[in-house]
Amino acid sequence: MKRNRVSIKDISKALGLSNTTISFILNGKAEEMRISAQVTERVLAYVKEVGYTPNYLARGLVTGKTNTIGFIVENIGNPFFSQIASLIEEQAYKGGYKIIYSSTNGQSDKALELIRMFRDRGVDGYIICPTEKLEEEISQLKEENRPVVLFDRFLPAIDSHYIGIDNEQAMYEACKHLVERNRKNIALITTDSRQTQMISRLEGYKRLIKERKLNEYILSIPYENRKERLQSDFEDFIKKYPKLDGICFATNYLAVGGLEVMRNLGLKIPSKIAVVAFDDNEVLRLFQPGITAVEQPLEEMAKLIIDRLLVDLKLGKSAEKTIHKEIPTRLIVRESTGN
Amino acid sequence: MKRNRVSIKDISKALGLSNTTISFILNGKAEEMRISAQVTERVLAYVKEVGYTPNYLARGLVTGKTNTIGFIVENIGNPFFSQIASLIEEQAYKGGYKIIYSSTNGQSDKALELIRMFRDRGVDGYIICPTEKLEEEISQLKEENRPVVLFDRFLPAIDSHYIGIDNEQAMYEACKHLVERNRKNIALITTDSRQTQMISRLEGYKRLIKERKLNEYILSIPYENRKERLQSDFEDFIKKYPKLDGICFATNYLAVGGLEVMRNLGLKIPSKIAVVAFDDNEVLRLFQPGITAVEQPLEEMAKLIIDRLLVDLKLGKSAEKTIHKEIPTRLIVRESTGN
DNA sequence: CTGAAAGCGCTTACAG
DNA sequence: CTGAAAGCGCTTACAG
Repeated sequence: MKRNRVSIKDISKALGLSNTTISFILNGKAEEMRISAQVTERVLAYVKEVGYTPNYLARGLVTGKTNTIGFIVENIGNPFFSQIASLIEEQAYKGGYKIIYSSTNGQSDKALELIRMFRDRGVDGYIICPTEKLEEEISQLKEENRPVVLFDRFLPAIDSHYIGIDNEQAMYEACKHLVERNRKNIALITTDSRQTQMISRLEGYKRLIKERKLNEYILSIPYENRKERLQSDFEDFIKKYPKLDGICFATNYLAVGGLEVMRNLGLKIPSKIAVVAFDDNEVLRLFQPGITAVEQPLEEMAKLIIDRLLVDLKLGKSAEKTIHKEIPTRLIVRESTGN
Repeated sequence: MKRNRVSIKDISKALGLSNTTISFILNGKAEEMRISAQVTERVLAYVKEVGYTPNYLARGLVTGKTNTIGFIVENIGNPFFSQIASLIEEQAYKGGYKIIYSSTNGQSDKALELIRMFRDRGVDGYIICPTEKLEEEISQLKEENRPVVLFDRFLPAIDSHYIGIDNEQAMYEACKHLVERNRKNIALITTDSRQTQMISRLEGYKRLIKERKLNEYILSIPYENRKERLQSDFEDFIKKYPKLDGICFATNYLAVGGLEVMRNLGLKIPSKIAVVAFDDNEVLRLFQPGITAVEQPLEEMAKLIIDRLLVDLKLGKSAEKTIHKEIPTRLIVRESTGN
């Protein structure tokens, strides 16, 4: 299987040099080690000729580095995650790193298992969209000086790097936009999750409602069976509150499912109910009418995440000061909020 | 960094046994090697106590196995790829394998680089959505007995496993559906790509057109600058052929972009032009009117891909007989093709 | 300027 | 039933 692969030993034997010399040259330490230009040249030429490539496993065993980043998302099938994955991959690639990814589907036990698996495989750093109950494991990573960046949501109990958006403000502005479009009875459709990003969005909604002295209408859909529950619970909710004239969906799949329900009910958007969604995507853009949405700056997030991780990776450990960055979002106004 | 990790050596020392014994027990070979139940128990208990986990790098170096599968897609940000990725990951996970993925963005040089990088990292098998010019590299993998499964498209010049859909028939039926809805002037919007799946779709279209003695209208959009080109070229195309009453989009992003253009032009679907898209997704389902689409059986594909790969992985090489499987698709009829 | 040697953490013939 | 030893392919003090 790998017998045909050339190793450093083969090269040193063929050229009558030592492994050390070959290794130094291969790692660009020729000058530093003051190896003669001729030798260097001869080795490089031979390496090229036989098409040698290093065995990263062996290198990793010695150096403890694999140039791999473990990337843990909730579900790679969700467009938010797949798009940011695509951008992160691109950025990581530029920095010489590869990505191993896996999805937790929101389950803590799966997440825990993944972190451990990644560790056993010697990934150099972690990008994690955390589930609940990961505090201990992530603290441990930090203690072991393994760089970690959380994104999308964070764990309040522990001090670690976090890149996300300003969820509270984003939702506040989304709802404010509805008020400005003369909506008085604004509902928030959210999940029952205790994740920080969802809580912040809820708070943004509440702040606006309180500030404007409006009535609060909140529907919380359990993550389990979310598809069916969204159908039934949301329909009941709408029927229960016929006065509703504005709706904010707190995350992408709620908007997609909710819009379908609204269409089936024959609710006119925006004349009867104005709609704002969180997390822009093609569905919202092409929906008729186009749906006003909070856009997350994916590219910027991806860049910040990788930059932060690369710095720590170079340091060989997490920076003393953890960063906690909440990027502002942009509200893309479309027809669903009238004019 | 890893000093604090327990190794087999630590265990054998602590327990007064040899590395061999520990290794055998850890690898479930205790019975086979007739190691006493007491010793086994003692070791297992200790391993649990200290929380030992094996170093996969070291294991990989010796065994040549890493339990990792390299997954090469065109672009993980494309919903087709992200969804199948999600399913493949799930299936692979069940079989004890992890996925490393990366995107080629359709570039052969990137694809080549990725395959080599994966090889250097010792992945056990490959799932590849190939670009052009990969024949040599993939043949080489096969020679080295590294299992490979191609998907979505294949390379006619080489004999390797392939899982895909029956593109020719799928497109034939999509167009036939338009004919049955009394459309006479049916266009195909496709890409200039020479990829097998696109060629087959083109052939399916041509077969139908020929069979029904209709006029051929084909617009081919270059992959480069596809967004802009779709806008301009498609608009010109529609204006040039005012008689068009049916359109087939040959792949997902063409449909999404094309529908937007059609909307901006105020073209009525389906009264003026009926539309069929290839590769179903939420955008098509929620578009107004709902867009009739060819659905790819993603779950089935994912399962076939992984099953095939796991068999070969167990064999330690590609099976003698390569399989070339084209799964039938399903046409989901919605309002965009009238009734 | 270059090399001999130890060691990363594991597996596996071989030996008893 | 269990162990000593070699080896996977690399890096890196240490020595000269």
